[in-house]
Amino acid sequence: MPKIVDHEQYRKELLSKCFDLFAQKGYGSITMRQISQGLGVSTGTLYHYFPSKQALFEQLVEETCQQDVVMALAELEGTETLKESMIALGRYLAKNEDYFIKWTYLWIDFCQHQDSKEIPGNNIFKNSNQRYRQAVCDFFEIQDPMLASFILSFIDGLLVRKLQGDEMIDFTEQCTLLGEILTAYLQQYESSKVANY
Amino acid sequence: MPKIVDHEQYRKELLSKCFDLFAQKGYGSITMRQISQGLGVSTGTLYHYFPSKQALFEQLVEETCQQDVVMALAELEGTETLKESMIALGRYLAKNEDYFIKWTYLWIDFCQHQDSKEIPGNNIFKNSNQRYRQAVCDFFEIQDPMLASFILSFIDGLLVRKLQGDEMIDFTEQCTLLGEILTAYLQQYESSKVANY
Amino acid sequence: MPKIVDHEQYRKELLSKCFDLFAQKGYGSITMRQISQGLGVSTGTLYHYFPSKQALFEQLVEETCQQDVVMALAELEGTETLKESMIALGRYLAKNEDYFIKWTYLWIDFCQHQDSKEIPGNNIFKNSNQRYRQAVCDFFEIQDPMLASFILSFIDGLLVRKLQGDEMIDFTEQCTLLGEILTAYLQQYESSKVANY
Amino acid sequence: MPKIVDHEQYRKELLSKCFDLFAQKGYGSITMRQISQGLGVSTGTLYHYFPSKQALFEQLVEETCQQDVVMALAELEGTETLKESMIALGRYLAKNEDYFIKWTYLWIDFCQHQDSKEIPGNNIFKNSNQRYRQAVCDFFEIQDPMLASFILSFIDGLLVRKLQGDEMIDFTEQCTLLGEILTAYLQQYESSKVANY
DNA sequence: AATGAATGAGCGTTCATTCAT
DNA sequence: TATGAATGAACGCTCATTCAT
Repeated sequence: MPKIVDHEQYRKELLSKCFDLFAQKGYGSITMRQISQGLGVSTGTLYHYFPSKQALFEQLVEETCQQDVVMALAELEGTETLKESMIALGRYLAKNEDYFIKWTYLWIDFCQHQDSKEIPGNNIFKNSNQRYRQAVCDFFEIQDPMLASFILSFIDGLLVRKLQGDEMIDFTEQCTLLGEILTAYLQQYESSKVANY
Repeated sequence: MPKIVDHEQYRKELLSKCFDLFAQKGYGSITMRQISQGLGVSTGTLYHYFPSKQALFEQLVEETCQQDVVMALAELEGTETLKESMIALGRYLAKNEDYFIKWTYLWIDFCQHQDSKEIPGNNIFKNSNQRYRQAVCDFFEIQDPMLASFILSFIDGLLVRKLQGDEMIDFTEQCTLLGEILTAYLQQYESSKVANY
Repeated sequence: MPKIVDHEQYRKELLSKCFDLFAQKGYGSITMRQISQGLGVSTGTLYHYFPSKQALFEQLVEETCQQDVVMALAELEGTETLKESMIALGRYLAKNEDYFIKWTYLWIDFCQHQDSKEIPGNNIFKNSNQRYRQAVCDFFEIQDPMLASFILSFIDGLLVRKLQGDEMIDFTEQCTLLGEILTAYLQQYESSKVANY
Repeated sequence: MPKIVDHEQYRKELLSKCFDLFAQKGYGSITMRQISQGLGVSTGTLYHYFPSKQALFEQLVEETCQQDVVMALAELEGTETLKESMIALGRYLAKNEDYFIKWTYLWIDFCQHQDSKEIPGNNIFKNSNQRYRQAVCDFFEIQDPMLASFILSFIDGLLVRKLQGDEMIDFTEQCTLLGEILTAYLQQYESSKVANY
């Protein structure tokens, strides 16, 4: 086998150590020198594996997003009702609060260093958004994409408010509330459907 | 006698022209030189009126936040039910989509240039958050602070997802959905209360 | 009388408040704005009375130097022998240590903001140096200008070393030592003269 | 393999060219850009070798101080009596007058750009002061630290007065005088000791 | 493949001085 | 006489990227 295998493997190894480095200082604030040092390689080597800071981060997004979804679904499986699922989600968010806030922070930080017109066209972002949306649909057994957007927006909103220093946000509490609200809504929706027939 | 300039008035004049300048490039990316040029003054003059970039932005936050709430409440008044109010909010958000996304973008961008420990202690932010929360409570006639947090988070979440390039978000649609969901929830809550008596 | 009297008087009033302002931050570090604020006038007014920062300081040097000599001679009078005089000087330096160090600091700071070629040609400095030298000759009853230079250099040296952070310098101790040393020298000199005859 | 540059060696090379650059304008007045240009490198490169202007200067102090002491002792060796030593010192100072004045000038200039509380705690300064003091003790065969302080203060004083534009200072003359004075003092001291037995 | 020296435009901020009022 | 708004070049320092080795 050619060396390309080692090259790919080493790239992934480096990538896996990058999350914490980015998380410590943010996308915009950490320098390529600092990343190099954190990885124990030279800047030249870093550029050998990743053509730019932006590309490095985009690869990190893809990798992290995949792992996120897999791990979340693995840990959350086994709930039965929507309410239970939401409570489980709330606990999961609360448990990994630091991680998710950092991740949101990083993601937005990155967006703010791009031309805002280019963001919607970015395939990495499209893919990652799609993956998260699919995971929500699967886990909550929802078909309506609008409802999935609703839930995703709400989760992002919680994270952003916390990030902005709103100390009144409590993930478990808020997700439980979302569970109750959605359950009430869906029950009514169901019964109205029945009533119509 | 000094040059005939009302310091305070001129400061506010400059401030009012700053929003668009910040919005064009973001807090972190725009430079004080660019702001000066945009305002048609020298950097020295800019620093004569605002002691630092951070202070300039904080003053902008305060000013903008006040105006936001006043204008929104003025435009949205006259709705009767929660559903109607939410639909009105959705339309209002959609109509001023660009503005609100930029505002969210700016706010977060600024947060990311601060020490994250200092954000919750920042009085400007505390005040502004409190003002928005109060406006939500007033407009939707809500007393439960958890529910206010729920709505605020959801709105922020919509804006953030849009900001991150999620093209499936439609403000009117999502707010209408929120109206229906909340109405269903509150009705059930009311009837359960009645049932208890 | 014309207004020129008030002008002169006001100038001296301002000048008298300047020493502390300069001493607080140094010649190079304090700004004309800060001086204005400290004096309670506008920068424009300050420039009305003093054509430049340099000129302001030079006038301060002249004024301060005169007062210094008068006050020192007044306080130190009444000693009889050289030894006594030196001990008195040491005490006087130690008592006003902060003041003298600041004054030395200011003087050198100013020199360092001038072209070094222009310093020896500066009349203010020539005059002030001459005044200090004369005071030394008067107080210690010395005629030899070389000896006056010796004493002045030594005093300046003590102040500079202290300024540079040498903590082993003790003004009283060192001046007492200088008194003993000079007495020994002058006695020997006297006796050698006698011996020659 | 990196570019063939011995980091340490090149750093010292750059450092050795820095003295004259600093001496030309003073610590506070010369800019890092000017230093870069004088060295023939970019500002980025300069910062690659020295983390800050202050650090650059401190390294220069250390290097220069070491060389100073070694060279002075080498050139001055071979004197027998204190008088001879002082005359030799005076000649040495006069010969290198410009250099020593600049060096004193630089040192003080640097002190004035530091927080005055931090100067005594600065290890570079402590070490350098200690080195000079030791050299004085060694060369003049003095044990009494007070006497070493006396001589150091006097030398510094000569340099400062010259720096301040006092044209009556003559290094050779003054050092010769110091030699005579100290000899007289020490002889008297010796004879008084003898008298006590 | 791997290194790290080198670049230079650009950052936020400062300040002695000027001048219209 | 007195004001203080206005200037703009220059400060120390940063950092994504390049490239000779």
